[in-house]
Amino acid sequence: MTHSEENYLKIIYHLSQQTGKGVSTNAIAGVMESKPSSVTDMVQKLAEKGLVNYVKYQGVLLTDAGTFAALMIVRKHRLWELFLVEKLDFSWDEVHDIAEQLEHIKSDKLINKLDEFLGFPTEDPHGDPIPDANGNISAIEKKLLSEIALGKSVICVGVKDSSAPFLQYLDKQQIALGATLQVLSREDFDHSIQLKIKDRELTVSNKIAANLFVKPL
Amino acid sequence: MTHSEENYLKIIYHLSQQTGKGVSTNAIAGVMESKPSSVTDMVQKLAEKGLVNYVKYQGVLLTDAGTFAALMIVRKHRLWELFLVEKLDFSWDEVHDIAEQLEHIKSDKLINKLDEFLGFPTEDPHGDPIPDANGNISAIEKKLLSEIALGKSVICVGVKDSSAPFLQYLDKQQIALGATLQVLSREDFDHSIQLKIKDRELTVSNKIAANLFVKPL
DNA sequence: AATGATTTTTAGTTTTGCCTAAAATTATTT
DNA sequence: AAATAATTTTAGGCAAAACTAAAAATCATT
Repeated sequence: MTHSEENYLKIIYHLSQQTGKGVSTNAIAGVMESKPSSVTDMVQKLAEKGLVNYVKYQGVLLTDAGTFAALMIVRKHRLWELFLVEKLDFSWDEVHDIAEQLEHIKSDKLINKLDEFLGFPTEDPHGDPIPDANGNISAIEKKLLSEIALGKSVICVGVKDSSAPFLQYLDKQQIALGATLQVLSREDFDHSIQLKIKDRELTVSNKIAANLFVKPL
Repeated sequence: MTHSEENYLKIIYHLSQQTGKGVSTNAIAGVMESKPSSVTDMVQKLAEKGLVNYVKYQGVLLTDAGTFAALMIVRKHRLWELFLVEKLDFSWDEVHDIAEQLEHIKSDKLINKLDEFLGFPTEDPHGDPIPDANGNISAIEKKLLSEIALGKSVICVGVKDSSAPFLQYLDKQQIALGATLQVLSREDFDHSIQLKIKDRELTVSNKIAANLFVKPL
């Protein structure tokens, strides 16, 4: 499987997780920063290889084989991200681009040894679950902070957007995974939220709250 | 710089180290397992980029820029090999192919953090020197076992051939880097060598002796 | 120095992955 | 339901990196 094919599978996996249905060539092209016509080419190739089901004009879905391949790429990406943070002392906003490269290294033995070296972790630095060697992935219970009722206390368990600016904002506000938050009030006008974190009060915009995963206490 | 360009630079570097002069397209094609005509194409491209000096029909040599680029690739290859052996518990005959992939990961920060994580090592698992971040590489004093005079004692410091079969042979005979060997005698007919290692006597062929680097005690 | 053998380059092709432009299909709106 | 808009596919092309076959240059040998 080529580098490029792997990227397509990974993106189709993520997009179909989000929407739950067939993925459009347009959507793929958007994420890949390429053109829909290029996507059509590749998708036809993946269909010939039995990695996706594809009906003209109706989007793509991964087959079982395609899903497994995608999960193995996600596994590699997330294990490498954790390695970078845990062992090489990177911060969580720096690891994505490097893991995008490392995820294409081909060696089952390597990734399984890395898994062992890291102590068979179940989550990456952004709180996303790490598939095991058989492709099993555990979905943890999580809601967006923006959906939490007033007064409730929650624990930060992940981020929806893992772009560097958002992660750096969280660092600046000392909102780390595992931190406890209490929702104090919500502004009707802009849906911003006042919350308490470590005896500190903080107001965050709806956009922030809609990108932070939390777990009820 | 592409994956392929990096491979060419690395191979040109190794070949010119061995021979000391201009590298022929044929020699490069041999190592790359490709055709001389393909090499000509790439070499012309590298010359345009200022990475090699190339005169038709007269072979290639790296420029300063090309040498530095090659050294950075060698650095990455050897640091990753050491990582695999030291941290992930690979044996020295398993790491080459994986390091061939890892050496193309592009991130200065990654390789420098890895260097630090490994304690700024100076040699890889095969005894080859690791260039530092500035491209400095220390040549250690070493001779081939086949060139050692009778009676002398030496320490194993590296291998010339680092193919899996040779490394596995050394493992089987318990000849590891750092081991002390004494040359007892040499057979005139086939230049095989009798040696003493850890109170054990052992006969090795000339081919073995000509691929094992040692340092006089 | 000439001839034959070897090496190297050139020229033209293939494959992969992308592109643009145009055609076809599907979706939306009046 | 027709017209318009948006999406998606097809067709044709390009650049990278490889190839084959043929031409050119160099080397080796007499």
